Amino acid sequence: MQKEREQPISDTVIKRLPIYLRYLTYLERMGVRTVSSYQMGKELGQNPAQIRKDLAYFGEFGRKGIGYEVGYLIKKIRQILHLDQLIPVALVGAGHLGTALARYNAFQQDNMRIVAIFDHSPLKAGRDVDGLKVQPMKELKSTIQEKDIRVGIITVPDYAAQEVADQLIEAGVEAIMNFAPIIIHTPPNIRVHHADLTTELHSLAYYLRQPEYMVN
Amino acid sequence: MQKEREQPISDTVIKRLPIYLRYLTYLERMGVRTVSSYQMGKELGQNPAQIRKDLAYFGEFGRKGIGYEVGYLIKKIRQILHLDQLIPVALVGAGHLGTALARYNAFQQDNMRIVAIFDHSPLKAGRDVDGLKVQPMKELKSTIQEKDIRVGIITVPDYAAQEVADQLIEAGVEAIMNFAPIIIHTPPNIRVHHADLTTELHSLAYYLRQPEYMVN
DNA sequence: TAGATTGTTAATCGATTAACAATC
DNA sequence: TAGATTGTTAATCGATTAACAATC
Repeated sequence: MQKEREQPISDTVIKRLPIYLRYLTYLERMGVRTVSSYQMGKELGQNPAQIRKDLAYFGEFGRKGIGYEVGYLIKKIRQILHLDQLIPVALVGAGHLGTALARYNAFQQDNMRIVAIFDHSPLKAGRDVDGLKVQPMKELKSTIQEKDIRVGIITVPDYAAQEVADQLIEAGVEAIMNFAPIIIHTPPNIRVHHADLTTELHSLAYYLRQPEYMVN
Repeated sequence: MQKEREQPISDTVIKRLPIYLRYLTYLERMGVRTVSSYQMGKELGQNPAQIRKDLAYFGEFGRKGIGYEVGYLIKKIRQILHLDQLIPVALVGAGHLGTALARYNAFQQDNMRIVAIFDHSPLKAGRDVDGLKVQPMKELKSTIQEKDIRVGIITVPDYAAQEVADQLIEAGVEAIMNFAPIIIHTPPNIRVHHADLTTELHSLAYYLRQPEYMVN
């Protein structure tokens, strides 16, 4: 399914694959059978050569003169990302953002699914979020092991995030998606992606045109 | 406040500034007066030379042999990012995620503040979200102009996102933070950041170790 | 066939890091 | 002073893009 990997494929490449996948899924829904790197690039704002190169790391998926067969490419990218199997996910922090993600999740029919929700607060434990009972933190380890959960999502406040990460790792997760506004530290074999809503918003401000009276 | 800019500063640099700012704010709260690029790099997982270089694009903020004065550097980065002035923000889409962001917003005491919330659905119009009345879409343009809103946040479903972006731009916003799982297209003078929760999560799956029986 | 489009190499571009003189 | 640490240049590394033979 993948070329023998002498050298690991860069994270920049991996992060683009789900974007391709999403567009391809849209095309499939529209009944489109075939797509060129040029068309994909135009829609996604990317250089066609880059798209071809990204895909070529994993095999020869296209046909010269024709392009890529949409259904086949979807299948291949799913395999590469391991999205061809169900991936059970735990969410920690049943606040507004956590709840939003859990509910959002229900509408997505991809293979990453939140199957357990935890919260520190006794007030929240037992509450139902989208068909899942919020569990107390003390059940975290046992549930993660029973349900074979390998990915954790952190939506707790910043001061609690590192401790939660430690617990998730101790329980056996291999990858963490962190929404808390803090950089968490983990052993090198654990993969962490930071989804930093506030810093993204703050960097936007830089690009605002200054009102006249502000410029000197 | 900024060097004469012959060439624009790269987006990679700009996106790191809010991360520095956040850590510095934390240090200030802890009562720390001075910090070195080495210490910042260690905490944020970055090369100290990179941090020094990033800051040096905008001026000489440090002192040789000493490091950076925390309070002063905070002030400078805020100026660079235009966070020294209040930036009014509009949010479109009062669903779970939008509501979460609006509420989150209230707890943050930075200078980007959501001052208007819009939703397409008549069912949601008039509802109170964290002290703000949800307004119907037909009031979008007038409110944005009255309140001098220059940044928009999109938290509507994918199929509605492009249309909402068009309306925001037509009303006069200069920058958009898009949470809808779709790439939106805008004129070159409009800045768009995509916060792609699902694709980030999907790329995580790639790094999961394969169970033995899956490997061939 | 002629036109289209891939996979891939080479060229370019940009970002990161090492190194060090300047200096607190 | 001696040690620490900046600002900055040069070296390195990695990512993007252009170009084109292969081929459907």
